[in-house]
Amino acid sequence: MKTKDTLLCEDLLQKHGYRLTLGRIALLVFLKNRNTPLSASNIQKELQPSLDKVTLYRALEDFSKSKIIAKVNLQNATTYYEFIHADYHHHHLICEQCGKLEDIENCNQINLQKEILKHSKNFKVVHSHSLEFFGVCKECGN
Amino acid sequence: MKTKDTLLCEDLLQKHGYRLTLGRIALLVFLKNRNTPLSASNIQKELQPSLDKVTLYRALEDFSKSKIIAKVNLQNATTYYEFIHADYHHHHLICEQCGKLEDIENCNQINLQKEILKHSKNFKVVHSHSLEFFGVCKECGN
DNA sequence: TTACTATTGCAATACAGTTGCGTTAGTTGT
DNA sequence: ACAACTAACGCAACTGTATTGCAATAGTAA
Repeated sequence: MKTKDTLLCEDLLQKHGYRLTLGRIALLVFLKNRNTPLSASNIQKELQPSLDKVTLYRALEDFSKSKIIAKVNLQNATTYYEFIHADYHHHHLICEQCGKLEDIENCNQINLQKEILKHSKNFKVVHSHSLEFFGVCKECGN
Repeated sequence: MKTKDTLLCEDLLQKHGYRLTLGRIALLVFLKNRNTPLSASNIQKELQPSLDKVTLYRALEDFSKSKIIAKVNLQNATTYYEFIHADYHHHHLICEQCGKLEDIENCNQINLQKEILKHSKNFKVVHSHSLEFFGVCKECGN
């Protein structure tokens, strides 16, 4: 019996023209459930069935181009990946000291992107944006 | 005879407690003049006198912690570094196809960060933020 | 069932960034 | 001007992230 999440992810994959392979379904369900930015190596360690590093990177790149997942940068050398919930646009607040991460729901996405486009001379479309805040959390800042 | 830029950069370095070494002065003047996000390898190729890779990374990390320069992420595996002009807070608009980069002056930095803090349960301070927009430029989008 | 090709896994490689350590060269005090 | 202190430097070696080429595997559609 397939879970609701599995069905939803399969649907998402199909809509974007991907094949329903065990690996990609498991990856997407995993990202959806964890619901936080994860690095490729995080994912590789925890994901079952385990995927080869290369397979994983290729899937992440594909999904990211299809805007099924987002790339998140936390000012270090690693890219993190996060499932995109259509109804939950948010940003991140990262503690410079302990790395704690909090979601922030705030910006009016569409207006912000429209506004940006108005100010631009050379651009035709804005598809997405990435906004992260860096500071100190209450535990660290005492 | 020292240029105005050199004097300004030397002053900046001293204010932050750094020694006035040839390498660090040259690096900072270079970043100030280029005034666009550059990768460590970009910099290493173009900078005179040339710096060892390690020396370069250490200086970039130091300057970045002192908020003399900013780390910029363009959704790839590389970190870019950009001089921070105190009076010119801006963001970037990046073409997904050709990589063209445009500066966008828009956000009210202080208000945006204050606003974010209001919405947060766990954070005490917000020091900085990073905001990039991704889309298609006029040349590519036809 | 067959043909087509997206997806996978392995091996090798490229590239970004880091660590340890002995040396060099700014800076400060005399 | 000189000595003492230590930030900054350069080299070698290394770690970790991400990519490429290619042959094998497994969804999908006819």
